[in-house]
Amino acid sequence: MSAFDQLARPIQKWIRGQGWKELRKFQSDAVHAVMDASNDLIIAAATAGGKTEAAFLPLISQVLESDVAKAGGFDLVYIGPLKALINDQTRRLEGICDSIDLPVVPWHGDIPANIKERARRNPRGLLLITPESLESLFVRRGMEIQRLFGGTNAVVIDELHTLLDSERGIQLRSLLTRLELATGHGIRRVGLSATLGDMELTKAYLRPEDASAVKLIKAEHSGAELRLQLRGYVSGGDGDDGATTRQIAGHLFEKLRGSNNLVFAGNRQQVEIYADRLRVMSESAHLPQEFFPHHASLSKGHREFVEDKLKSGNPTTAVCTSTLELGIDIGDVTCVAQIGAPFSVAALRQRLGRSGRRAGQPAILRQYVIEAGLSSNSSIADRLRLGLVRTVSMTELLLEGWCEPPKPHSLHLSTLVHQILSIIAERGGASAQRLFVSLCQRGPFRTVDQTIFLALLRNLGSHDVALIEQAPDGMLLLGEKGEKLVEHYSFYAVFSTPEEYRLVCDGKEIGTIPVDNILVPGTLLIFSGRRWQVIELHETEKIILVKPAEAGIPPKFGGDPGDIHDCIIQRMFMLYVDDNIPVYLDKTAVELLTEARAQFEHLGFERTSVVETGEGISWIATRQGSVGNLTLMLALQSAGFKVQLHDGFLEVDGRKSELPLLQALQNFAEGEAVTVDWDNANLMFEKFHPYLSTQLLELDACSSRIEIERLPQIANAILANL
DNA sequence: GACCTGCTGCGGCGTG
Repeated sequence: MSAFDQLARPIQKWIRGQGWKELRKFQSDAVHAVMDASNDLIIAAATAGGKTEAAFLPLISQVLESDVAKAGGFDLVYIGPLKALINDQTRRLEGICDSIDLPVVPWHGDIPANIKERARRNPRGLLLITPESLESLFVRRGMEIQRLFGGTNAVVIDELHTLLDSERGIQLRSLLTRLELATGHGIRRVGLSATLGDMELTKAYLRPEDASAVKLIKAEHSGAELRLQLRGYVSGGDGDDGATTRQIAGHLFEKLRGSNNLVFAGNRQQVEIYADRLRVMSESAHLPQEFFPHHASLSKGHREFVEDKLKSGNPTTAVCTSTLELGIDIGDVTCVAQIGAPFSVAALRQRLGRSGRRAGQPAILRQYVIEAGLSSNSSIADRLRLGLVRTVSMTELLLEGWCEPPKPHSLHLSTLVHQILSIIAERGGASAQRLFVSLCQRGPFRTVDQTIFLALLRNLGSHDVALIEQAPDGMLLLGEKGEKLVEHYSFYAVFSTPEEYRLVCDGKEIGTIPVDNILVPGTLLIFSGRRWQVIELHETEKIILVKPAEAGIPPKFGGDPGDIHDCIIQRMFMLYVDDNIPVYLDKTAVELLTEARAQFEHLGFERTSVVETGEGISWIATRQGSVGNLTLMLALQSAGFKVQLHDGFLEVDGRKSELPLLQALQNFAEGEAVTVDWDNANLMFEKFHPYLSTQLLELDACSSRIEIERLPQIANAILANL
């Protein structure tokens, strides 16, 4: 039977109404997979490739044709990582469900309470919900889970790659297990994504206990043409990047004007700088404004204005951060520009997927890299052109179709604390045994063994922490502090957010900035693509009043250090000793790459991994990504060295250490125990870390950011190449 | 050396 014939009548009618001649190959495959068996599925296809329909046309058909007495509740559940995405998908699915008696219910923080209340009283049809809102249902309506989801056929997880091994992804996977435990039956899982690395690992993430049964449906490559350019720029080298910024802005202005584009500028401060330059250029040329900034600190109103403008058909370029990376509907984009080296190939691929979506149109990626002009006392980091070489490395990996796989070893203890509190709240109390089974044996925390789990429970129940307490019968209950935490609405999200000021002009909020910016009345600011002067500060309300001004500098937004995968660094080292010049480099980029290779050889890294670059100062070519590099750095610091991190290299100052560097490396290679100075290692980076003991924090860090057990291997590899 | 994501229940007030 053809895929079309397998679908329910109303769905066939909808397809004809759309004017589709036929289903795409992967959509037909998905229809067969859903209708013929009950396996979990991963549907991998390009952005806007019709994944939503591929999953929902057959799933809705099944709901319509099932004549089994329903257990009640929502028939299908869709999980989306963004409110905007849920709103988009609600509209699309309402189109399909228009003629059939199946409600489509969006459920997130912006949905009015009365709509949620009505859906809760009469749960049926399609529920579209965020992980956090689902969490809130478990915490506040624990006793109703069976009634709400007892008859649910499948859970569809959109943008699966963002909900994979992030803290948020672990939370969602825990909620899915808890859903199955509470309803007493398995619920089919369907993951949708355009950007997945290792498919076997991804399957194991979707269904840990039965990864081999997860079926993969992949769209063939669209075959769209890819146009690629990497432009190199050399700055003054004395810290004045103004001229280079103007050059890049000038090139963007010339090439992007008149069409729709996305410029990923790297961070919020750079977004403000480039948006300001481009606005000034438009104004002095007496041209209508086409360039607008877009990032998370800007007010919702301003962001929606830019998104609407992109959809409107008038030429618009958004200068943005990763806010415009995910699948919300912003219409067709001609070109994607990337300023500076990105942090992951996955993000680069996701960004590139934003352009060339219309048939016959090429995908266009323009990359801009700035390197410092060299002088006799330039640093090794500048000489090696690390930014340019990393960008080339990542572009090569992108072209080969590689992207970062999930990290399966992490313990995720912060999120485990959250889920322990959530289950206790859901059920009004839980035994240690039940928590361990739900979370560590059947749930996603499978790398947490019984010893660690008990240590964690004891820590949470200790006098200082007091999040939980034990009743005389052994049941674990929320302690006073735990209850307070769980009762507040800020509990539902597992990620933390910094404190911020709100910027207000004439009673209207224009956005937020972190509280660690030093601002006094009179300070001039660039923000939201405009210039402002601070009039008043209200410390307690965290409000800053501003008025328009003629000049200013952008605020600092801060951020976490990046996480670079080993494969990217290994490819960088291959590039240093290769002669091949990639065709997508412009003249300056070719010169910079050639220079980098000459310096690599001149410094001696072709022959040895350790080069002495000054009195007591050495550069080690570790050839490691951030995890390996950080591990070796902490070990060297514990031996009295001062260390600085670079991509694939460490800069080591041995003037204050007792041991010679090579002897220290030899000790590491022989497996000598290392006493890391954990107190100075800043181990609290997740929301529930403040409730963990130093020992548990160490364990958590060693499972994700550091790998102490790999130290001998890292040191040996360096010593083998001297 | 970075980015992003999310959020309930209820009390008080104004309006029809």
